[in-house]
Amino acid sequence: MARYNAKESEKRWQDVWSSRGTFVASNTSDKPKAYVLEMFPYPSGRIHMGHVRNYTMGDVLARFRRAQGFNVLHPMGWDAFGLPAENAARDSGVNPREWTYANIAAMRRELQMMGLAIDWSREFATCDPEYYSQQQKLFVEFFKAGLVYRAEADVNWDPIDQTVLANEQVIDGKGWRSGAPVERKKLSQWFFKITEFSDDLLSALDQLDRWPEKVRTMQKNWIGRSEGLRFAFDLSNGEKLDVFTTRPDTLFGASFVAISPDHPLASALAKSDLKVAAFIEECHRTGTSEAAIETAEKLGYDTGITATHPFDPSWKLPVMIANFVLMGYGTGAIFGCPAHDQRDLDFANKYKLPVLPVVIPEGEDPKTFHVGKAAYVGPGKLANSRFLDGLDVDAAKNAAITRIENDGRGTRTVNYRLRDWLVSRQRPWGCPIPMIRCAKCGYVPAKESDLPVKLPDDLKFESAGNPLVSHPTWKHVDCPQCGGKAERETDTCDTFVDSSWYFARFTDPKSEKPVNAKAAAYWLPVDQYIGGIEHAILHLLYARFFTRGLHKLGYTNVDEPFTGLFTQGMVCHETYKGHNGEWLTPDEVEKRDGQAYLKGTNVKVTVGSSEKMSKSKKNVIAPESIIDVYGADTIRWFMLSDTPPERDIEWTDEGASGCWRFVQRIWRLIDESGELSAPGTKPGNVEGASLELRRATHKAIAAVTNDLENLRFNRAVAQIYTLAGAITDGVDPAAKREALEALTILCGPMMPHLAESCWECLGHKTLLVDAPWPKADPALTRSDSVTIGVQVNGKLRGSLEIARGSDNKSVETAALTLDGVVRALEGKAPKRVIVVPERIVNIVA
RNA sequence: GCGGGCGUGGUGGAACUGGUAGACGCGCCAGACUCAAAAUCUGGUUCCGCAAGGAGUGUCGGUUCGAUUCCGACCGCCCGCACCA
Repeated sequence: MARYNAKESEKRWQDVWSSRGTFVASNTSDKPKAYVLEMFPYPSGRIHMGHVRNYTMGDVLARFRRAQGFNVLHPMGWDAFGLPAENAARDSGVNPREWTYANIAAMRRELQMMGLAIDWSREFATCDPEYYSQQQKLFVEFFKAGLVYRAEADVNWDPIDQTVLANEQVIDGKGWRSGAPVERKKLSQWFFKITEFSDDLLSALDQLDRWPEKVRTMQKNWIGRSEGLRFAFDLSNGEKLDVFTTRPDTLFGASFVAISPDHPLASALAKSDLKVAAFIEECHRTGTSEAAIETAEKLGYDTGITATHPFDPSWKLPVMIANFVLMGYGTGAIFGCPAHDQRDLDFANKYKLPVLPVVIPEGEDPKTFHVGKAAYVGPGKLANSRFLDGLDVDAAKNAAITRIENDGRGTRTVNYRLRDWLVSRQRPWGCPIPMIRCAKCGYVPAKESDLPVKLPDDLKFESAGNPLVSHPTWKHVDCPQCGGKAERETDTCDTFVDSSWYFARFTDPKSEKPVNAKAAAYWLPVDQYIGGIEHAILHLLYARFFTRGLHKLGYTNVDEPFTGLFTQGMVCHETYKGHNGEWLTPDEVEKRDGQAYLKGTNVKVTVGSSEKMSKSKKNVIAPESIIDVYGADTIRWFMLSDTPPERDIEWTDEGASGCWRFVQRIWRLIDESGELSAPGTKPGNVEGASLELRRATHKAIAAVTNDLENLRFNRAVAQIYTLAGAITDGVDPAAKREALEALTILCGPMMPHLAESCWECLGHKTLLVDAPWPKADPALTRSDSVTIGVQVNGKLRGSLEIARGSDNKSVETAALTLDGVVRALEGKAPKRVIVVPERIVNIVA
């Protein structure tokens, strides 16, 4: 008997799979297809436990589908553009390209050590010119299709990363990477017209029934659809002012009109009026963080301009500049109805504006109904509203809109919160935007024959700003249209563009076209996508947009990239602090007698809460260190055990050694299995312990299959433990073989190397990865008899072993004679006996 | 504030459409093997109680023959969004 040598075995099987091309996917097959994808990593240089968890889950599914007879696509690539490479270049003088490819090589090696069933022949990095040149083609095609435009806009500027950011990349007013408060700047930038699909991106969410509800809700809120009315006020200065409202029913309760401090009208007034300029300045100082908004006072400035009420030419409303009106939503201007909107009410109370209720809740008298500090936003009947009087809210909305439309003042509108996606980045390590600016022709796309617009190799990072701008030759080109002197766009694409279509490229990564429509038609959509919840909006929304763009251009026939989405939890670990409050790494700490000490000393260490593994808290465990000691199967098993995959998992040494012990236990079970039948023999009719084992085997097959189908890895693991525990000596050799083979196959997706070794040990000449998934025999997954509980008044008083299909009367009779039942009844006659067949008996006394 | 989720032993967590709460793992305890240790194996492990029995899934209430599961209120924790007109 020999211990299982994970190191040797894992290397050996990885070599076998690789040399046979086991996981190379074919684009033509009679089998049903399964596209399993995990979010591809940024090549930081080392894999972390989060990657291990993510890729293990995807791998289990890919291997499971393969065994089930699917043609599986399970590729891997690298999200390889981005700032860390530039930072490395600036700090250590390395070339960002070389730095990135060295990291990729290191991480590829680590991923391969995990034994992932990946088709490495399809691997690419987004910084490969072969990839980004295709992206440039797409950019030009999107441009020609009207999905890309350049516009001047108020944009978010990250002062640390020295670039603009998309709205989605600003979290609590701060840059998503740098954490620096973003500044507003007016700049001319490139946009993707994601709003072209606002309505579709929203309504299609309902069909994504294999997405987490949470992600769908977040996207719904981000897109933010609201129905209402857009109309124009006539202003006393002769201009018109557009406003958007969802409450046109409350127009007769209006007491002011307010515009955003960033509204063009406010800017225009500021030019000639210092007080307006000072007020706008003051609004900008308040900040946009959530805390600032929470406590911010409503600020207003009366412009002296008045607006004419749309239903009454003699009614004039003051036009105010108000800090709570956002330029980024609707038209940046509103009418204020204090009685029925809390913000308007707070504002009106501060500036002594009238508060006139026009929606009266049921049971209240319009003459006496009063709105104090809380605006009334509920249902009711209209009052004080002339032609709307007596209508309920919805009818009044319609009536008001109809009147406005008939007067030609406005239209019924659906307004979205979603803005177009700003994709220009003032960074050099990204996909160059393939546009050329000519003084005569304006912006002209680079010719397809001139693609790729390659990045120069000699980028200099010493000085601030974008090195593509300061590069001596790179940007100087001739205009593709007139041939005159022109300049390249020096901005690059947001790296989220790179990840918005990579899944489509995987279907044929060598294609001359961005996407091979035939390959995409075969493989897309991705059947199961797995990754972190942090991409709930950003990446997943952009990918949904891009897929619609690809559809529009004829590259695919689907709109949704991912039919199944799973968001896995994070990997956590205890934190440790020394006596000076400094963070300590797990290797600096040892535990004795339930107490933590600084390793090799008696200095006590404070054990803190379990947190997401991070460099800053030093609670990181390097996956490779675990693979070195225990092997890949152990770390994979750990990631799948105990904790449901969507929740955060805590890494513990005890858990890891427990997994390792189980690896050894399985190996011993097989290696020391004693007498077995020859491979391929089926068990005959057996009984007693052998039959029990067969039942346990088939129950496990059924349960594990169902659990893997539903990504309930932790339950599948528990089922496998149960089966392992049920395997005993002294049974029929064929029944035992059946159990051991099932155990091996069921372990296969999760611990593929161990399973392959076991399969070999069981005498098979073929590979386990080529073995089909077993089918549970329904006759064996149910026992002939069941043990049911017997309750008296809902309290358990005994149990009864009955044959399946026993009639209720005999079950009742048997139940009434149980000792515990007789005692509990104390001689009283039962009032009622409820028998739920094969489940429970409850006696009501 | 709005939206979503969660609360079960020492611990991670099981429990199908309401039907014997605590599967399985970790930890712990005891025993076997061993000169000893490691490894392994066997048994035990919700709490109170010697036992019979009692209590028990955040709290309080409801529906039900029966509630971790359904309903209401409350408490606590987590996540997302946030002056969205």
